[in-house]
Amino acid sequence: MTAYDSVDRALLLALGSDPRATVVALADGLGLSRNTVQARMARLEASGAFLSFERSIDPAPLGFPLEAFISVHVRQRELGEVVEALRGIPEVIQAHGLSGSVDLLVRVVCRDAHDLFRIDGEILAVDGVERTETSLAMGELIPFRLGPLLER
Amino acid sequence: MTAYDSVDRALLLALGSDPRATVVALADGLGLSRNTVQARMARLEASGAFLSFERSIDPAPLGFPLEAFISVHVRQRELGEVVEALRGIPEVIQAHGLSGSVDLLVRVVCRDAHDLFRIDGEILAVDGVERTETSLAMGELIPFRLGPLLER
DNA sequence: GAACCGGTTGAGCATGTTGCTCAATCACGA
DNA sequence: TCGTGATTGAGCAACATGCTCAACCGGTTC
Repeated sequence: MTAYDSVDRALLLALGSDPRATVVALADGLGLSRNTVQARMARLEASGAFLSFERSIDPAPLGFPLEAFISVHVRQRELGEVVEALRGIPEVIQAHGLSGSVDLLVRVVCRDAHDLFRIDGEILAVDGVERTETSLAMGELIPFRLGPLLER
Repeated sequence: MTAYDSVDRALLLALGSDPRATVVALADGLGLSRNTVQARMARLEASGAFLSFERSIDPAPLGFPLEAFISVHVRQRELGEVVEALRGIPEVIQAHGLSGSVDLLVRVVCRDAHDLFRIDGEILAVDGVERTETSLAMGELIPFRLGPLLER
């Protein structure tokens, strides 16, 4: 995956403020030709710059208003199996491997506190999991953003 | 923001596997009329179901191959000011308020380990921040997903 | 300097898509 | 039974797409 150049960044920034913009509109707004924008978009898409669209879908209206981060300590050797098991829990919407004292940072959504308790139990029951620490997310105080980096 | 019904979920699922699908193609694939899909999309968009498109852009090609989670302990009273200050750091791409012993979970991207050290320093220097704990992300072992929840 | 290269540009064209409107239909609960 | 809201199929003008082509520009290489 090659690095973005200034044209790519401008394009991504424009897409950020209007994801449904047509190629023509983008070309217009950026002062580029339609052909160029089309070629760039194709290249960005081919290079995998666009991650899954699910990232841009709000989970709350699905009936999961609560979100939590669960730090999971794992027997190192069994990390692979643990991740596979977590993949089987639908409420697990993301998991990062971490350096340091915590092994996995698992992001879950749930219906309510009771539901969270149940999910935490499911994770604890996974073979290879030693301990978990749950923190309820009280809100996304800084929503995911790339703008400031794209603008440099 | 009202809840998704089964048609919304099917639509979002279809969009997940092909975000650039045209309304016609979606209607075709779901066995709905074009009009219905168009109306649903408009409603979803109006209700804010689509979060910022930036969430679906890969930050790595921007020149920030490393990602880290920084747990930030804050003097409670000054949480608002701290968040405002963090907003001023471009490498901070997301921050959640947390219940429990940690106050903020800050997600940052950086160029290398040295860069991470610098950013951590910037966060520590913010008035109201008491302590930070940095964990380097070793990979997104379960990429963000809503599929399993949408399919239920 | 000459030849080459990738990226960009403007043009053109057939085909498909959008945004919009309308009347008809359907399922639902009041 | 009536009313309501969602859905449907149809139609239409305006527009966007995917594609191709020749031309051009700034580099690099020989």
